[in-house]
Amino acid sequence: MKQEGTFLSLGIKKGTAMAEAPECPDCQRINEVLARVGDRWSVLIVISLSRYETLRFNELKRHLGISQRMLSLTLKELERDGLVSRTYHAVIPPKVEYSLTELGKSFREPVKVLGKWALDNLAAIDSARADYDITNELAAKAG
Amino acid sequence: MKQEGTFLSLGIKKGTAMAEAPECPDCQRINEVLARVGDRWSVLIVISLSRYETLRFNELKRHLGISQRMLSLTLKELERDGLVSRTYHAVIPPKVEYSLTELGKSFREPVKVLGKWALDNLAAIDSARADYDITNELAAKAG
DNA sequence: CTGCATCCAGGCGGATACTG
DNA sequence: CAGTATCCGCCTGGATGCAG
Repeated sequence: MKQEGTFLSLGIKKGTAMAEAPECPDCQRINEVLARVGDRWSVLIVISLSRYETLRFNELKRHLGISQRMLSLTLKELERDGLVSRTYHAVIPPKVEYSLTELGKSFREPVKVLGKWALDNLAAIDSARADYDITNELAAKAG
Repeated sequence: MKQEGTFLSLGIKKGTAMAEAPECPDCQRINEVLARVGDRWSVLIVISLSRYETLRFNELKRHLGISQRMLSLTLKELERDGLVSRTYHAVIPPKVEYSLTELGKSFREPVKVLGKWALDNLAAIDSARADYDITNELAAKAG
């Protein structure tokens, strides 16, 4: 895989708000912030657009393996949030192009950092999981 | 709010796998990777532990406003993934302490970068939303 | 081609009650 | 205190059908 385009996929549940008054006000802020651009498909779309500059609806769809429904919903959200710009060409058949705004482009950097960590540490996590699972299975048998 | 402790909250849906063969193999990787440590509560817990070093079960619970259920589930996952270490003290009443492993600590940096972006651009996103919504409402009235 | 509307399964996540 | 188990609502997200 290419390392130039490193990325990640976050994804906050937009529907679930935090409890009203946790002792960690910062955490509320964090949730609020990333509820905007932190869902699964948003990040993937930004990634794709950052690599291809401009993509049409079905190009994105094929590229990501996303359903029309989620693509449509997510693109609308991204456009609303000012990360993606939508250009409609009144031709037949219709042609709509999506690309990143400046705000959207600025999002690539943090995404890359987090993606790099994720990729770098995937093996460690897998290893830790394997150990944990083995220990657990043994404990289950012994118990 | 404090800017020293900047953070974020990602959150991948663990249950939903991507389509089998999208044209973007990287994206599959990304999903796989962050499905491990990218969910909503995991990040919040890592953030809390990074600031307090060690926290007990109910301390985390109060701090984050998280339910016992999700805290229990998420901590177990984080321990399994090697990000969090659990120390059980056989006293009465029971006492369990959670803290970050080295792997967990390494996760703080990317989290901080993404959190910083989120905080820096929250205003811009809000602004874009407001514009979008106003335009939409006007269009609806005009339509 | 580019969507929107609907239906439906599955998972997230809170509330509650109960155990050690 | 530190969990586990159960119930249940809500949202995500795919599949399908239809419209412009």
